[in-house]
Amino acid sequence: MSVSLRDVAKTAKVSVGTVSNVLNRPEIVAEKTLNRVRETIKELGFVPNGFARQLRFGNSRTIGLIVPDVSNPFFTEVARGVEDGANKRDYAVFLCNSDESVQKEERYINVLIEQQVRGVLFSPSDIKSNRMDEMKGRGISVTLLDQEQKGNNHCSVSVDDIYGGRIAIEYLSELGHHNIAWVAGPESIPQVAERGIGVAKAAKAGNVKIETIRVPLMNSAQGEEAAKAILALATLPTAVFCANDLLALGVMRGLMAAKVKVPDQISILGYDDIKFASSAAIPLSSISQPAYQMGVTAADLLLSECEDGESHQHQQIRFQPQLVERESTKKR
Amino acid sequence: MSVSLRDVAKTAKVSVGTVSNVLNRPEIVAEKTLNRVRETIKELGFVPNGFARQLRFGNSRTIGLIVPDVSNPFFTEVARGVEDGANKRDYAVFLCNSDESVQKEERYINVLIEQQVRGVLFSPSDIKSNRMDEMKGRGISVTLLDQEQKGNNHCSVSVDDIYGGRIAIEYLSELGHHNIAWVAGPESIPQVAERGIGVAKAAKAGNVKIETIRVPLMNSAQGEEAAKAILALATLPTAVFCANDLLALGVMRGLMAAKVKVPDQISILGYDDIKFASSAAIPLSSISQPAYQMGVTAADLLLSECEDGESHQHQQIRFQPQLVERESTKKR
DNA sequence: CCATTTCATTGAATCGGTTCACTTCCAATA
DNA sequence: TATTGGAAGTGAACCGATTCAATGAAATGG
Repeated sequence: MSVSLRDVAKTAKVSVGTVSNVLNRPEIVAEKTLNRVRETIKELGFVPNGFARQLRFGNSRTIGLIVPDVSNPFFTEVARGVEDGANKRDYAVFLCNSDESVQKEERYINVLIEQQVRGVLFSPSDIKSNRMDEMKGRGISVTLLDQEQKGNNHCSVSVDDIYGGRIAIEYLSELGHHNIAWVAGPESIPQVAERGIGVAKAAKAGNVKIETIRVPLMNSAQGEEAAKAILALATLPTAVFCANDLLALGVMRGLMAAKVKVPDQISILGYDDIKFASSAAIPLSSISQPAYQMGVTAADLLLSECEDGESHQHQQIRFQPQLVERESTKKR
Repeated sequence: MSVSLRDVAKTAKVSVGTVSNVLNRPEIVAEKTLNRVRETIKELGFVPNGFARQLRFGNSRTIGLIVPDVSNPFFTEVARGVEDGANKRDYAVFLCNSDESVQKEERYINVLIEQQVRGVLFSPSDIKSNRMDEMKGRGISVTLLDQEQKGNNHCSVSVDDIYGGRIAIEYLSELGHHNIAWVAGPESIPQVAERGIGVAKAAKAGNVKIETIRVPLMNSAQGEEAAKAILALATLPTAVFCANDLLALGVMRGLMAAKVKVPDQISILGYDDIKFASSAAIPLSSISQPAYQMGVTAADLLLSECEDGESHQHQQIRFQPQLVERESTKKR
């Protein structure tokens, strides 16, 4: 069915080695032979079989990207960054969506090992360092994404969420808010926990009173629930800081439904700065993470590791989140 | 470095053929041997090398998915569907983001050919049937996504956008709206053009007056521009139908900023029913496309084609969009 | 004119999983 | 006891590109 290197060799009356050389080291082949072989290749429409090459080399030009949820705009942006970063170096990306299920995660890791990817960018829903070390042992480099690596076995690209929580409260405090509701997701999510630490720190330093409202999931429906909880508080806060933008959008809707004026009566601040933050009813102020840039950086880091080999030094890169001021926050 | 089938064979003191049989036809292996080999596999952490198998078979267990924009929630949902559909049959998916650039599209097609994917799901920004036929010639099946295939060379999965446009206007008309603004994207996008045809048809049948407002891009910023244009109309329409939800969200914001009450003064209807439609300031009514289901179906169709071979009959599947009523539309 | 170097080309071995013709072995039947 | 049958297991050959030691041929030098 498909034309093999051997067919080309036979037709051009040279050895298989020569054809291979024409493809990979044309400078060592005599010009006359070179032209003849090249013509034959074109004539027969020969395209080298990637498997055979990769079987020989033991590795491919693909990487895997495992994220907990592609439908979260934050990860979509990260994925775009990874893709562009990988493309620049001529690598292709397998995008795997773990849906926060450890089982799916496991399955994908197996697929990626089977596909002999060169490396994996991993944003684990649960820290499974055993699988990570296993991949390492199989010669597959791993870079942690959106989670800092404590040891020094892998590279990592993450965001300083403690800092993010801190600047959020500092900003609101500067606007004159001293009674703030903190709508937090599950403590088990490391990012949430860190943001909480930043919140607590800044609150202590700035003499701000924090009322924590914890919700089990970080979507907008839970945000509406949180709004009810806020309205039921003994003293109404003048500002709300949410663990992500989806929550913030829900809170906004909940408060507006209860005729609370945003931001006049209550300011709302989100986290992630997703695309839709700016197209909310009241454009949402948010703590922005450089999602795209993180993706590019992670791909770069991973592929450097793949290509440097032994000499590679693991790096932990932390990005600083940034405040993006829109219309949902206001001076008191 | 990595454990091969031969290593397993040696450790378990059986032949390579037996190990292969344990993996692929366990029913012909004696139970005692089966258990021993399986234990050894687990012990050594053996994972078969996909290349070698694929080299032998001549094809892989991967498919490609080329979409114009992963950050569009519609395509994200489609991608999830494709992923799940492919996983069910034990295939992995290469997700490629063409960013509506023909050049990137070409590059990705080359990568997919080199990776010897089994098939490709393609949502082209421009109809490039030559590349599609080329893939076909190389033994790679192609299924068109979100675009109907006119000939009968490939399968396709799409949505009846004419119908979608029609039911949108019919619904608004039933609510008592007879003066409607139609906020359309570029006519060059086939989906937009078809929705427009449906709009025109329904308008004629229902004696509805349509004011078309055309914008160059389909995002929320352009929606705000459209809102200005609507407010500048000689007679204010009582409803607005937008070519997608991002536009609708922008229009909503623009109108609300101008103190227009939604839906009391003007109803707004979107298209796509993206996740964020329900978390808008006023939850957005929208024409819903079964994005996830489309993805699953497309994957199924493609993989049937791959596995049936000669006997395969090309199919053109059209989904019917559906109205989702929320709070942004109201009886007049 | 022979020795040595340079340059071009060759083809068998290799990567690892699958296949299949072949061998063993044991029990059942004649 | 001899024959047959079937189940279980074996291992060389294969897929196709790459590599490298070996070979051959031409060019250079003494």
